[in-house]
Amino acid sequence: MVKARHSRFDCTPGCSVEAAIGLIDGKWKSIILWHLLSGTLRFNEIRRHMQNCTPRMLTNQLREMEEDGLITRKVYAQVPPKVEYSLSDLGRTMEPILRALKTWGDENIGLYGKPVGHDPRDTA
Amino acid sequence: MVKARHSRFDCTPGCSVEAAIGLIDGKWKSIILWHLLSGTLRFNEIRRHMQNCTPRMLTNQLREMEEDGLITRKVYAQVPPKVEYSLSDLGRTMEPILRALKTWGDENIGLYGKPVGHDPRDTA
DNA sequence: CATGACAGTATCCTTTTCGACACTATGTGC
DNA sequence: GCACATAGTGTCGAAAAGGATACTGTCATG
Repeated sequence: MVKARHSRFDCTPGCSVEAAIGLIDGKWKSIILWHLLSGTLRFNEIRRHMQNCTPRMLTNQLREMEEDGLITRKVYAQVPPKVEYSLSDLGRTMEPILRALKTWGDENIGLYGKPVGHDPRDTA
Repeated sequence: MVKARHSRFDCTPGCSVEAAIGLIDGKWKSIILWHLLSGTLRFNEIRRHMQNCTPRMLTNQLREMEEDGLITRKVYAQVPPKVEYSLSDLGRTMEPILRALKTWGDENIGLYGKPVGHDPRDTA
């Protein structure tokens, strides 16, 4: 999340857009949510989906999303530990956003993270 | 934007989601885009919509989005200067995303930037 | 002559985010 | 008795993002 953006969100009609984004930016959140759309996952299962995310970061992002009520965390009192993450009802309501992002990305983003037509290969 | 996230986006199916977000995070981008949906705006018109955005930040965000091809910048050789910003065709394709975010935000975000049901007034 | 509007720049500084790396506890399998 | 898997935590430091403030040049207006 890019800092606290506003303390209140009644300023202008655009603010709820920003507020919504505020919950899903952060370097890994959108990806985590995306993967959780397909079902419950354990901590290390998520890690394996995102090879270069350190456990510290993953914990961070998961905790923040849990606080925001987007995901739920279920701990099994076992050894070795087992913790399952899944979308909450609220989290599931984000599906349209995630899908819109995915669709747009698939259509408009090249393999290098820039919109097509602005492909760095052109100048590199 | 939260740093360069990946250099390539063919890693996992979730990456295009992240790539798409990468283009619209940054503290003011989503709001700017939202306002531009209603039509072309001049620099200071945008500023007036976002009272606590410094000119430096605004220039920053506008330049980045211009580089990403989301908006176009039209300079009129006049004095006093006149510069108009508007959505590019690519930018306009983001409308579904922006609307999804707006809808979700309106339905789920309280006045304090947290999802409803997690309202800080409960504890404050 | 001073002021204001316009669209920015320049410089400095603080805050936030992210990454590397090491480390925890416990039970199972070898 | 050693390593491995699980789900993390702790500390440190670098990099990036963002904020505050002052400044630019030109023309029109008062």
